[in-house]
Amino acid sequence: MSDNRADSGVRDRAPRRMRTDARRNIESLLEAAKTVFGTVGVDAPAKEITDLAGVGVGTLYRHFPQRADLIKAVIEREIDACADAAPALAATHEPGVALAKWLDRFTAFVATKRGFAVALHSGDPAFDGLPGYLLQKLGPALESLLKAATASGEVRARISAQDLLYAVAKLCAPMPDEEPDYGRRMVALLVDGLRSGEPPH
Amino acid sequence: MSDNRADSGVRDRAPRRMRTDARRNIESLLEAAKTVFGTVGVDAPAKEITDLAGVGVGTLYRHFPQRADLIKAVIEREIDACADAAPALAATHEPGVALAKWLDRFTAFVATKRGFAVALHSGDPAFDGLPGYLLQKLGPALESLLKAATASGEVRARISAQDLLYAVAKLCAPMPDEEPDYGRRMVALLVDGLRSGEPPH
DNA sequence: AACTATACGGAAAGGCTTTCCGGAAAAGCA
DNA sequence: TGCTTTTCCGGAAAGCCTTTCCGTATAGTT
Repeated sequence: MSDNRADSGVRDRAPRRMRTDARRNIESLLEAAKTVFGTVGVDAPAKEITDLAGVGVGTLYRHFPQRADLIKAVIEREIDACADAAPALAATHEPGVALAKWLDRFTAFVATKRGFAVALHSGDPAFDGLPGYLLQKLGPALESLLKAATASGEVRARISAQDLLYAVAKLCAPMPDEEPDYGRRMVALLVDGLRSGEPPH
Repeated sequence: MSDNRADSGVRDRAPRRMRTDARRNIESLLEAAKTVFGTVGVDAPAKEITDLAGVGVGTLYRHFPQRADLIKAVIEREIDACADAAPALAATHEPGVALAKWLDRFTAFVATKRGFAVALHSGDPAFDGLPGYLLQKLGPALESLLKAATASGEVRARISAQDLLYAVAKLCAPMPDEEPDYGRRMVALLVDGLRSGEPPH
């Protein structure tokens, strides 16, 4: 049996509450890492991040024992943000539009965050749980959008949420020297295929 | 023995031929690197490779000044092998079968060689030329197979060789924790779309 | 065989991640 | 509050890898 509580956090249950400065430092580190990864790249030296966060290296490595743990945490956080966007969109747009907008948001995430593609393909076991996490968080989000759009007749689902998620994630992973719109174009092809109407035969 | 130096009117950039031991060592290094990358991964220490090749580190770095250069060379070599497979297949199979078999070969290459995906997404400028190389080498190969299959009426092209190449390369890039056949399945979907007429069975 | 340009090997340099530990600060307790 | 305990911090140092350097060895030439 497993409790159905979201186990997103790594350190939820502790005999004593985490010290506030520790939590604050973790926050600073995640924020700094997100910034540095975005500007310099995921291969940026750790010192760059600790300097920006205003902490020592020791602090970083206490909370994220391996470099990969930091990267993973940053990515998971972005995945969470992506998931959180779904209900908001569903509440403010027609189902079909909400679906399209959310896929756009997801596409932007994958295309922009090169670190995501790097982590996914690095082969480092530390990242093994990432696809699962993505599926677990984003699968239901997409599923509900897809369901709503299907119910309203705007879309006919021909692909599972999981397959769609993976396919988009892969197609949008940035490649050097490719026209900037390639990923978007491919995804558009995929999404067009979902539109109700005649299948492409 | 003929002295083929000093061609009149043409400036020869290579004043002397490369020493045979040098060429032999380069060969050993490429072979060893291919093996080690395949077993340990592309992040394997250089020493592992030089030991297997039976040379010193200095030798490696003379021929491949940066680690990335070695990786690039190994990948280019595999791309070449893939390109070379096309004429052989075309000569021994029906056009449609040849196309399918070659795509299978290409899929295997992308799916098996994790180093390829890593390099492609690393963001290291050293790999910027790789997609171009792939296109240049494999584009014509696929193009001719596609053309032959189209001419024989077995396939109706709906996608350019370039787009197909990239799409397959991306879809097949291995992801952790995904069913081993995911990439193949996605590609099959794509290829079925190319078949003229009704879907099989 | 002698000579010279090339290439070799491995030690050392340089950089980045990760470990370690003495000191500082927060939380718990009277 | 003042004191004790526990947790956390910072940066120096260790460890591992890539990359450089240079004296030595050798293929190719005459």
